[in-house]
Amino acid sequence: MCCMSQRAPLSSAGSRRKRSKGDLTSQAILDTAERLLETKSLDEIAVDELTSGAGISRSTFYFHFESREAVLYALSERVSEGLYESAAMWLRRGSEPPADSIRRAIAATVALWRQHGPVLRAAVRARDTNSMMRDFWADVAHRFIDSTAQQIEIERAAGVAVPGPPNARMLANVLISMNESACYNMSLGRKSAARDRELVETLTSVWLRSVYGASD
Amino acid sequence: MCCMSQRAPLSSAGSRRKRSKGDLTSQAILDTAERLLETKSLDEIAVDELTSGAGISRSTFYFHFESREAVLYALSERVSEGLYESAAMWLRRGSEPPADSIRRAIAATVALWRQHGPVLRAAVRARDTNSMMRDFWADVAHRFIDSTAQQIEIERAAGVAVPGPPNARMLANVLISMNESACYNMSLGRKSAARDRELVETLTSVWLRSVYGASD
DNA sequence: CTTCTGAGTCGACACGGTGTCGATTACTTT
DNA sequence: AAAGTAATCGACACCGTGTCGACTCAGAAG
Repeated sequence: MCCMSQRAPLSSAGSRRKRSKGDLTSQAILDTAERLLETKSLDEIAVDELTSGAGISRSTFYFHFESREAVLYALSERVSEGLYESAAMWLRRGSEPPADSIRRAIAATVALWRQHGPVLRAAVRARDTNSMMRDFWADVAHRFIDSTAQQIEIERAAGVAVPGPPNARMLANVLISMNESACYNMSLGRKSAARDRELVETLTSVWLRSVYGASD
Repeated sequence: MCCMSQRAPLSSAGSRRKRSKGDLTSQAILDTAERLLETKSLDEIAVDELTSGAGISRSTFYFHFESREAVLYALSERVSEGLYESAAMWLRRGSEPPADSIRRAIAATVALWRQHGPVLRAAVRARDTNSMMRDFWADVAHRFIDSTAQQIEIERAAGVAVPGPPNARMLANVLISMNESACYNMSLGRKSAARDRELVETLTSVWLRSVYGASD
């Protein structure tokens, strides 16, 4: 039912030694996948493209991963930690003004999408055909929306944010959706620091006006 | 290069008579496709599912359509007109307050996604693997963003909307992205009039606060 | 009424990708 | 050096695609 990369750890950090050849080829498959995702979608990538890139035969692939999707799952996990970090930036802000912490969090998200756009795009796309990826994103979204909604309610209770409606949870939901789809689209275009900065400013502005009612 | 449903008209309105059998089967394929999209994604649908649903053999499919994607394109065109209508609602508002025209436009969009969610979702998904669909959406997005940005600038010039930054075009872009992805997600869930209404209110609120700075 | 034409249909085929299995080889461990 | 487990491979059966040439059949032309 559940299934993940089936070869549980494949840790790079952690255990000393025991770089047991298998880990090396798993790693090679992952690297090849990440490289290929820069030019093709996941289901345009054939298994033998993954394995020939790693110097092994096609059938050996199935020793390391259950499916193409399992590879994507493993790649996504490498990246998702970064997502959580950037999300945490808004929360637990000190006496810093909201504008700064929100801008920092959004800038971090945009940067992450710039860096791992292909993987994140593939992960998003796989969400509605693959149950493993659906669960993965459901978990990510749950944490994001929960903590954002909670933060909105705190700010409202403190009289800093404008009160509802809209309901805090749904507001959090649409704002996070907005960020995701804006980042998705951004990562499709050619890299441009100026446009990225403008995107960060635009998203920040929408967040500030929607939650606090002010443009800082 | 370009290619569409290859059998150009397949019009239902227009020509009297000449319901030339071929049009009937094309239509049957389209109907079957729309029905199947309610439960599967486009590339999970095999050609013989489409044709057996229409009572013909698999190979006959290729007489009527060039590919599965061409079927989706034909389906999308049936729906896109509705999109344009709802977009036009904000523009050319009379003396009506912005809150009302924006709410009406968003409500129409949400309703359209409720009605044709499966097709629209498939069309969105096909966007980044199929060039025909990419061009189709590029055209839709272009019209939407252009006219929205233009409207924002008009309202700013009139002193009704808060001035930039953010740049009107990019603001339009992220707001429209937000609407699309919110509708996409909404159409995945079970139909609920209450939730739909709440979504409309939330999106409207974000638009109003982002563009006009007020919740009306 | 026949004949011709082309729109519409079909079965057969070659191709390419998937996933599995049993056999084989390469490392470790004692 | 022997034993066992980790990793690899080729072969195979399966499934979906797209193409091709042959067939059918309705309606226009004679």
